[in-house]
Amino acid sequence: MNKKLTESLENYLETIGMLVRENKIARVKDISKKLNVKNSSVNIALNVLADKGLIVHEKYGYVELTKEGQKIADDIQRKEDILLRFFTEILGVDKDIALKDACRMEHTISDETLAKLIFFIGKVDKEASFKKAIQKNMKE
Amino acid sequence: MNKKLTESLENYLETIGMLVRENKIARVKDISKKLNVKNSSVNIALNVLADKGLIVHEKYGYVELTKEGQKIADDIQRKEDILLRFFTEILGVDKDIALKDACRMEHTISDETLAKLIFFIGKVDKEASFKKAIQKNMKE
DNA sequence: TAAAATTGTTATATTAAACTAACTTTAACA
DNA sequence: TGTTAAAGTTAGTTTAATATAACAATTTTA
Repeated sequence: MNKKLTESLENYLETIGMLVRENKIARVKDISKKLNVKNSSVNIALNVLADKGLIVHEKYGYVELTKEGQKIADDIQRKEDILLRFFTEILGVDKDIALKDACRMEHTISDETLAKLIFFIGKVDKEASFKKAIQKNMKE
Repeated sequence: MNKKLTESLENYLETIGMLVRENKIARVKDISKKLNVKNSSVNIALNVLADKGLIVHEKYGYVELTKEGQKIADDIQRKEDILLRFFTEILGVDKDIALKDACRMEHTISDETLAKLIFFIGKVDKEASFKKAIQKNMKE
């Protein structure tokens, strides 16, 4: 039924999700600005996403996520968040670089690896001694 | 001078590097088999890589990496190795899945994040107490 | 509220990466 | 050593993602 989306389409969905969260609405212009592409490119992508039942887009109107589209957008956002936290909080990578990496890797990390990463971060949060061991060893 | 390669071209270079390491030589057929593409696709990619000065390929002959091509191939292989080690040794991800993830992420990880990951793994290797903390917390 | 500016759409082109099909070269071997 | 099989190449097609340019709709504002 739902074949895997391309990285590009995932990015469109994620961006629409972000815009709706931030501004309540998402317009073609907002999407093109966020993704650094032209309106015409956005339009084509929106048609594809609409065909797949992941968004609703009335001509000249706002863009909305369907329930299924929202689920995918949330899923990608969650992957980005986990990767970002790992890079910044555990590895100590600079925020901007970490975000760029997360934004690319969020499309390729497997569910299994993601689950392990979540487990890892969760442990660091919960176990003070573990957190300390990381802080001690990762400093400088 | 050397613009960033596409993921596809990086994969061709990496594969050629692997084949030369394993078999001394790399042929079109070997490459197409490893990458699950057709010979014709390999040929096109080889022409592009040759144009960029990253390989040498005489018609109907073997494929060889130039010094520059070898450097890039090694670089990608190194990224894969680090990611694979992190996924398997630290996170405890299944080998096959870890390898698939590494093979995709090796094209997107930044030098900065890679460096931090190398530092992290190095510390785990060197510091017995750190290694123990991870083993203890990541078990089950 | 009409003209101008902005936003959105459509048609068409380009680039990258793959494919199939047809053809050529090289290698194997009978 | 001449056929056949395997490997390699070329030409042309497809798909995805972008772009530009021309046009249409909507919004702003004088």
